[in-house]
Amino acid sequence: MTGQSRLSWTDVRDEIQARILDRTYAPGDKLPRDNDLALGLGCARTTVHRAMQELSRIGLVERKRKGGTHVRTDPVTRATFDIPITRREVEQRGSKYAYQLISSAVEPTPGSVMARFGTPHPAEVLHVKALHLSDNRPYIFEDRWIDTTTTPDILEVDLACNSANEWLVRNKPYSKLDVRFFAINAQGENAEHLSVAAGEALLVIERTTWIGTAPITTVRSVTAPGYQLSAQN
Amino acid sequence: MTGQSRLSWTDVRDEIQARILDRTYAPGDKLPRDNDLALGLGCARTTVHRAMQELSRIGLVERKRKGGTHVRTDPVTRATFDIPITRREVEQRGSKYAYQLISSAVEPTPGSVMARFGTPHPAEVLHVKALHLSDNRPYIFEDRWIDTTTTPDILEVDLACNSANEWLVRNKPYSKLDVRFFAINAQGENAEHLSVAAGEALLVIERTTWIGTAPITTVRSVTAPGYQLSAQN
DNA sequence: TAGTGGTCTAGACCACTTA
DNA sequence: AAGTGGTCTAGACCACTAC
Repeated sequence: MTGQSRLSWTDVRDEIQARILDRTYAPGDKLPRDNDLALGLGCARTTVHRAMQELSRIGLVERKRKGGTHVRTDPVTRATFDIPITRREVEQRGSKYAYQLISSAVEPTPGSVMARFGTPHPAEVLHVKALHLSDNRPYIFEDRWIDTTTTPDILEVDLACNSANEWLVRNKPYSKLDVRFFAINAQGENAEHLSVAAGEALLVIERTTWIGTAPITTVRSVTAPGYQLSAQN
Repeated sequence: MTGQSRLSWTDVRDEIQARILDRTYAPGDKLPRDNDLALGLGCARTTVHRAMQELSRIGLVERKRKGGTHVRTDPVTRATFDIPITRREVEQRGSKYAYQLISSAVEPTPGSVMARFGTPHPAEVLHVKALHLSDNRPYIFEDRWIDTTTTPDILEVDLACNSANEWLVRNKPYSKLDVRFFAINAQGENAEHLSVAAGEALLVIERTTWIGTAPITTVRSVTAPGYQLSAQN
């Protein structure tokens, strides 16, 4: 931003991306070798490499040793979503956040949860249902299962005051994550807790986390009508 | 994989991530300086830096000049979704893909589309409706608007044979993307084309792309019941 | 087997930011 | 003002793979 004399790798990334966008390098084309690009741009090969690494990660180009770098012909649309802690999400919009524990009980693991965890072994799990509110209106109904083998501490937590969501996020880092989005029709407890008519279309976010191969928690967050998830890249 | 003697930056990344997961470095903790870590691990500072850059990108740590590196206390759940070309998605599942053009016409830009594009200027747009099928069953109903100022070539394309989706992906790289997910109740043409009962909950993927600030296309993809989007990290 | 990307190192200097 | 991350460079060697 201050008129550097040297090119940073982000500059190089942007320059090459620009050339791809304006078709200087068209889809399928082979790009010059890193070395030649570096020469042409007046920087070190390392710098070009770092830029290329990024373009490759994004999916714009494909790199192969000896094969060189090619502009991808069928770029996938890749979008990164941040799923924040619900309290934050609400508060950042300037709304008032509230949380209600609905139920909490240790139960044997149902088959559906075992399937999500991907473990054949039934374990003791804590089943927690809770409601997140925004400006006193139902916002997200959360149906969560927590593996008490992996996370025995959760049994000591007063879930009436602390959302399991937040406690886990702060205390149980995970190494593997699975996220799914889909739509369901409101019915039964979903409709009841979210105070919507049965049949209403609701977006569901289902998340499961593991540490190593050991399951931590799986949660189904049923959002209020109108809820959107968005990402900008 | 071949028992290198030297540490690669991915090794360093994994090592530090492991330390964070096992609480050697707990949330909120300050990590050693890059230099010290490098010394301890027996590699160059550059290598540690590259690893840290990645952990920072993922959202596991936060770095500040002079402030040092800290383990984030409230990690966001971050998931990257690849939204493939529909044909690919279907074929990769081993199903038969088919495509039907429903309508295609140049129309003045409706307000809703201008809002999505974020442009105050009405432009000429091509309005395309199409249906993607998987094993002869409706899969995705796509309602698309293409800016003919940015993309005049689209008018020459035979959309009865080629899906606008694919043509655009192959021929119109974008520099900016907006993606939204939400749920709607099937009704009207959505219900009709997808052959579902009115009221059924459907997942909608809405995508808008720009090149620079110029809009290219915006598309609302209404998916068949049961459709899921998933990501694993 | 030669060419190309992948990575490391060591040293240097810059830029931000907090103490 | 000093400390810490951010980045560049130049050179070296490695590893994969297309030719």
